[in-house]
Amino acid sequence: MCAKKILVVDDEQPLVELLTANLEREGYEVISAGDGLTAIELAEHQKPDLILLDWMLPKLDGFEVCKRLRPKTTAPIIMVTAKGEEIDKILGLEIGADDYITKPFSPREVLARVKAQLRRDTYVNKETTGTDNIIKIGELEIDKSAYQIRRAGVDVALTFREFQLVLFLAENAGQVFSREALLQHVWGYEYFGDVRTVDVTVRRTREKLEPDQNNYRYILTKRGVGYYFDKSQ
Amino acid sequence: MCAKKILVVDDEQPLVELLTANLEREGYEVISAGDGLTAIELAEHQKPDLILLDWMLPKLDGFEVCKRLRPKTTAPIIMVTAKGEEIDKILGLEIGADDYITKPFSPREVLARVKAQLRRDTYVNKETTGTDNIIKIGELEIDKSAYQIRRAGVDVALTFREFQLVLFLAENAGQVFSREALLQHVWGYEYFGDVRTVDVTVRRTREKLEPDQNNYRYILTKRGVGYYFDKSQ
DNA sequence: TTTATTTTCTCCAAAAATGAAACAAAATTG
DNA sequence: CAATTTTGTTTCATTTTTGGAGAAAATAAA
Repeated sequence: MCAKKILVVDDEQPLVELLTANLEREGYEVISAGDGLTAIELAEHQKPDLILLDWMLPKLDGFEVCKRLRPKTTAPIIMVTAKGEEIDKILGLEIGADDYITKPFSPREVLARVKAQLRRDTYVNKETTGTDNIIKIGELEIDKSAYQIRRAGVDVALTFREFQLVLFLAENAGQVFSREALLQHVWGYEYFGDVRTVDVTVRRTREKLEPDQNNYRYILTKRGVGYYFDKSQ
Repeated sequence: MCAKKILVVDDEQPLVELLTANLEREGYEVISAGDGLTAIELAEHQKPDLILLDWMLPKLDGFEVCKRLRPKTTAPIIMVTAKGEEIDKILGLEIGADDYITKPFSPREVLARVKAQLRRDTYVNKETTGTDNIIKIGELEIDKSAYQIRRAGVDVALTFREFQLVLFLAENAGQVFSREALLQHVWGYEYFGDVRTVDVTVRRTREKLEPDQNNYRYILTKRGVGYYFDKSQ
């Protein structure tokens, strides 16, 4: 899993520190800005996954910052406000914040809301499986919504990573991928590991997937390059 | 479950965009119209599952659009109005809108109401069809109107959440859902809590529902992904 | 055939996911 | 408003998966 980056915008230094400490303790990467202009700049260049934005800011207030940010980023914005401020406006259409928290707040509450917003973000990706949920290649069926592969109608028990590997290769059948490329696509962009990991996962997958261990049909090796899924299957 | 289609009718382009973005982020399919006539046309041909309709519109105002739409579609209509407009008329018989939202509103609020209406929609449909109120899967009977589950004819005493969980999974049997997705669908849009809550509820449900605690039949785990209802039941 | 390179295999340790249980908070009911 | 039930959180234990290192095997080249 990758560390989500959170931009904290507030002019009160102690508050920023408190939030930073709490967020970092939960494994988030935190960047911060003390005023609106810096916030916009940071948001553009650092591309945070979520923005915690104070309402009262020097130079450019939260309202303005939010309005300018909205067209530039899809990251959820949580406004931090004092009680009594016009909450309906904050969440209103003009601004487009995703949520708000009123001061004083507990760190736990902030964390809960941050988590919930980030969750919502990832949620869509996992489920928009759409119509075409089963890929068929020869006698292989890859069911994307059941995370299940069948060969000749029989379930093949793969782990999550193994499944992802087969899915990726099968969706790009015929194309050879280097180990580095597979690490990128199957493991994720910020994965720093040994390329040998790919070999091991390929072997384990073959063990479960291939009917004939001496004559592989699905995941083939392109010596000196990498692996690919046999298109003719 | 296919993506619900929502028709957004408003003449302010930025507003439409904001709503579209938010709705799509929740997995809905969005179509839009900028005036009343287009709205009616779209509603007829695209058959949306829900209509978000602004009060002030060029060519044909929301009042008229709603009145003409009502006989043609059973989709819930949510009126978008400025504060101070005659709300009782909007919901009244003459127009027949199902709900209303006053400007300015938060995206969250809109999503909440959309969701609520769609939920009621499916509920009403399932009820008016009468017969189909009991889902049978193997020796399991899920009685949606009695909020009651029977296994082999014997009542299983589940709490509301547990019931909702089983119902949702059973209605989408075979499809694996991440904990995040389950929080969204079973707990609701504004739930701020830990994903592990799902684990605990699953465990409690299994305790009551499953006949064999060492060999689950209904709610199964897909390691690394989430939970699903066994299709073969 | 021999050598060098690449791939595969095996084992072990680390990390992650899940399950279970205990506890706390919140909601419901009488 | 007190008691009960439901729901959510946290912690700990267990299981499963994953990653890494090096030996063995296979392949290509000399």
